[in-house]
Amino acid sequence: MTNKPELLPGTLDMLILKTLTRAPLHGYGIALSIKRLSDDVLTVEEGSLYPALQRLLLQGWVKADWKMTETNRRARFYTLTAAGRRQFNIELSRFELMIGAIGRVLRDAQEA
Amino acid sequence: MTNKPELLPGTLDMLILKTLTRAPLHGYGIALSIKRLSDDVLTVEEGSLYPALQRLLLQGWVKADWKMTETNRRARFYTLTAAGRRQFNIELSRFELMIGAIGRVLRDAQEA
DNA sequence: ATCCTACCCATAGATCGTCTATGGTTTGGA
DNA sequence: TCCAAACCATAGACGATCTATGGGTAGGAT
Repeated sequence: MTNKPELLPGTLDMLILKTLTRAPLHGYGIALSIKRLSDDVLTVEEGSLYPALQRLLLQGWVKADWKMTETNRRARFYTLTAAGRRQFNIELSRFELMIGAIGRVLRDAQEA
Repeated sequence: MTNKPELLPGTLDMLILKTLTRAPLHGYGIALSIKRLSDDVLTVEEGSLYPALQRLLLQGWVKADWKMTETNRRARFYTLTAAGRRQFNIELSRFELMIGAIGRVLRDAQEA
């Protein structure tokens, strides 16, 4: 029933790239990081996350290596590439442009 | 090629409802209003707009009447219903919650 | 007269991104 | 021995937007 999306569509790639600007991380960790930083408002479902990571890999924006985690498990660590960093900046600019524009529409006062 | 969306997906209904909180308006006028207030950043394609208006009608969030415009043309004027006003507030709250959450992820400083 | 542009409505089909649902493995603690 | 948490991944459904079309009318310009 109460079926609200857990994300704003179109922002997932940006959020993942942003997360990876801090340090390489595996999928599960990326999802956790976004969830925690957003105070549980944003939830990245696994069915959204892994396809997104595949897209980013294909585009060459991240690369992946299997390593061991601190909890002693095998996991794919994703690392941002130079192109990925550029892409993040592009998506961030675009997002801010959009948000600003939406804000102007929402705040629009009654004019004469 | 350079194929960027003209909107943030998921925000169109909110923008339409917001536009109608000011006064009843026809489809063409709604699109123009959003475009102008956003300084041409947001462009509502007709193929997005009219299906959206149908959705809003079906949900009972707007109603429509054929009238003459100031430019002497027949047009369907959409009016916000009480339920539509409530829906706008819901969508606005949700949007602001999301934006705040995304902002926290984006602004996140490197912690120890 | 005729043409052109701005004003208006609407739908079908493609596309894209996210969600639901599913299925699997491994570690470590109860 | 069992279970939860930590991990990966895909298929298919779904929803929203875009592209591409197709129409129609008023009014000014040529």
